[in-house]
Amino acid sequence: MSGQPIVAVVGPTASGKTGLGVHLAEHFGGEVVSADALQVYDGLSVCTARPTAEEMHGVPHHLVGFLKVTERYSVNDYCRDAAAAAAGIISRGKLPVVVGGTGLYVDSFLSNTAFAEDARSDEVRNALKEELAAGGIEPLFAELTRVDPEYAAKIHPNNTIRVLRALEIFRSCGLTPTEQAALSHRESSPYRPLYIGLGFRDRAVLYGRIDARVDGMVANGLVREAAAFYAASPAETAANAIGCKELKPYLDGEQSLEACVDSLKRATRRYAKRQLTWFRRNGDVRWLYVDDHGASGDLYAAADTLVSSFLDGENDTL
RNA sequence: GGGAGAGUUCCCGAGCGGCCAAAGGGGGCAGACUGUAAAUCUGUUGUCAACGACUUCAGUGGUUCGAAUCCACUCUCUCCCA
Repeated sequence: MSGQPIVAVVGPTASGKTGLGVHLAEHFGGEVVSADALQVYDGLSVCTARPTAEEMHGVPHHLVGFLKVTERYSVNDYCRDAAAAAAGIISRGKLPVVVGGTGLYVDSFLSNTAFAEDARSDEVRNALKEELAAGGIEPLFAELTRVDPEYAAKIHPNNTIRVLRALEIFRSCGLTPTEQAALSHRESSPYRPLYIGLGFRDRAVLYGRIDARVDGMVANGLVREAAAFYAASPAETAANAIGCKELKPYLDGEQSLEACVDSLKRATRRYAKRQLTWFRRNGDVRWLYVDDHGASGDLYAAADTLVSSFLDGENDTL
């Protein structure tokens, strides 16, 4: 039990992470570090449900809306930026509160994953794409099996993105994905995290909140935001934003707004489900069930209890 | 009132005598996950005491060794002429 205490609020979209994160930061003297792959972008405030100044209650928020949509971003960038943000917060004597739904980002940061700097290459990636277009996935998967049988056994040949990425790592830095993964955890994490997960006993309750949130986004100018987004020719990472992609057919005059909003709700529900799958497998998450708590004050009180005893435990070890 | 056609599993939609619990897609559910991760991929999806059994393809009744598939009537819907 050592390391910097950090509180991480995780859970599916529309579960109330933002509100809880701000509350904990206020209550325990903290600052929020967002862990959200799309909230990093400026110009996506509606579709990413970025906290408004009002919702922030004056609590500083880091890694939110600081990047142009034309810029590419990745876990590697996130780990670097989050570490810097956390260091700043700690130096101010405050508690970092990581709030976000991007499981890969949260876990990679908190476990101090180190990514090799030279394992990314547009040149190699483009070459791989050309090979894929010319010969299909089979020869590429065969190559991966030759180079790194252990990793190849873990991924499905249909998962083109992963196959290409694995070969990209190998061709650009000479390390196999298995080797690179081993190297990434040579240094233990400087953090001691408390994971608080927001869950729902009744999935329908979550889905109801998602539908309501999407309707609210549309009322708050989502269509205008999406139009401006596409006009700015976004980078491929930003273009993944749920809320813009689904509105594209409407913007292009191919589908009714109503049909697009339906598919947007569906996409959001599916995303929430994947988030749950991710966080559920993390045995360290202390789950608080939103539908167990009638009034939200009750939920916040339960979270306060968790954080208090977590921080007390820290003092005991000092 | 006359004519043409359609009703399939949660939805759309194939099937047109046996190889059909029924293609395919969607949705749901479960899962994977180290650089696109709000992405990408996998499995599963009638019921059960479940390597077998049982109930399904609008309803009822037939034909047949055997029907979602053929026949008759009934109900519902779409379209065309009135």
